[in-house]
Amino acid sequence: MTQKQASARVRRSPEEVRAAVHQAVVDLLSDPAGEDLNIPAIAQRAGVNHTSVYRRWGNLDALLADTVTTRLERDSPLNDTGTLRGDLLAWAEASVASIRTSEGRALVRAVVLSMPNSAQAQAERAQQFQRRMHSIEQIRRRATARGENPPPLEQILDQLIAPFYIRAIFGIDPPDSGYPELLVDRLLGDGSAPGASSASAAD
Amino acid sequence: MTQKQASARVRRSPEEVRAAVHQAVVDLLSDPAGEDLNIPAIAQRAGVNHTSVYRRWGNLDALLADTVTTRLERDSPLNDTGTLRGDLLAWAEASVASIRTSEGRALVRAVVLSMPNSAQAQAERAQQFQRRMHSIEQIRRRATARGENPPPLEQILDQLIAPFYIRAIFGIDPPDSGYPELLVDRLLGDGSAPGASSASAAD
DNA sequence: CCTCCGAAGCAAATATTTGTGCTTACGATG
DNA sequence: CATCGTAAGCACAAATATTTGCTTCGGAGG
Repeated sequence: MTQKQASARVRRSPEEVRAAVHQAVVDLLSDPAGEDLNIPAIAQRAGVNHTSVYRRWGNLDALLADTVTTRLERDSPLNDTGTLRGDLLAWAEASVASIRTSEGRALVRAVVLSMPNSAQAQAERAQQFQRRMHSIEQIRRRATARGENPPPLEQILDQLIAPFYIRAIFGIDPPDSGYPELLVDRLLGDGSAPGASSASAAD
Repeated sequence: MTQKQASARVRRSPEEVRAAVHQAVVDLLSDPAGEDLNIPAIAQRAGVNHTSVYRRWGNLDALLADTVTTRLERDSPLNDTGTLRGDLLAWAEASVASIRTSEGRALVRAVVLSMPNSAQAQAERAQQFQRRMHSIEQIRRRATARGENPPPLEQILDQLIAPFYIRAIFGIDPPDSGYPELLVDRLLGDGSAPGASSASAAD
């Protein structure tokens, strides 16, 4: 005994490794200790050999992007509430709840951190960002199908998504109560949407 | 000769070094090539020995924070236009113009990148962020002194600053024309401020 | 049950980043 | 004009991150 303990080397399946590494990324990002994020640290926390991480993802940006994509897809359940306001409210409430957790904020931070500087990649990222907002677009589409007149995507970006992101990034807590309603209210009551009653659709 | 060429070693003054390093940070951040930002690269680009950078700033976060603070202070001229709307519009126009340049976007990115993950530092950063918004607070104060009723800071954050930041971060270009007016219009016309005529102050 | 392929683990080499001791230039002060 | 403190530059050392060659496990297909 004491010689090799070959049995101690437990090898995990690719899926397990992937999940463990993703979790380690989120853990480290949301760790209050605030060490800087790098591949050896991630691998160690995941209990995975660092070479496995290098070989699979290549660099930190790719790993972050993969983590973010996977998690966000996993955590975006689309409820159809029957009205535009209800859908937006559900979205806003889920988002606000998310950024109240350190893990949720970490994910948003990871989105930003994984964005490279290059002009070309920046353009690609802008597209990816739009793609990531497909839940919002679906809400708009459903509303249009119902005869409602949803605000344009850019307005939703400015009035609903932007406040959510900036608070996540800078760690500014949203107001305690009524914040989702406030944002949705502003969005619908102000500009191009006939907020009050949903019936006055154009024909 | 040919032995040492001691004369080739030009030493620059601390001020020059500081400026050169700051410029190198911004250059690298906005470089379309998109290499990753680190101290050796910055030092090389600035034509400065990397030890000078390590000794003066210690780490990348501190350097980024210093660069951002210096540049933002340098580039925030406060015009007093005489009205709340005018002041906000001037601020928004300057900001939008800024994020149309790659250097301006780089600065915003640097703000985010220099933010450490730790919970404690996160709280500090939130404060620093507020401090950095003192130009907005001054605008509010002047408006109050005039008898105008400016929106609360949080609302300005959500409706004016957040859209500006998110577009800078994700590289989403603002609409070609009228964007500053649009944002200010929404901000003043909608919520707690009696937008149309400035006279109906509470007493 | 055997063989083969893909991926994880290990160890060691390489590259890169970070830190240190010392020297030297510049400017301030007397 | 001499001297003294500060900060930049250089060379080298230490720490850390990245890459590579090889071995070994586990599952898929025969």
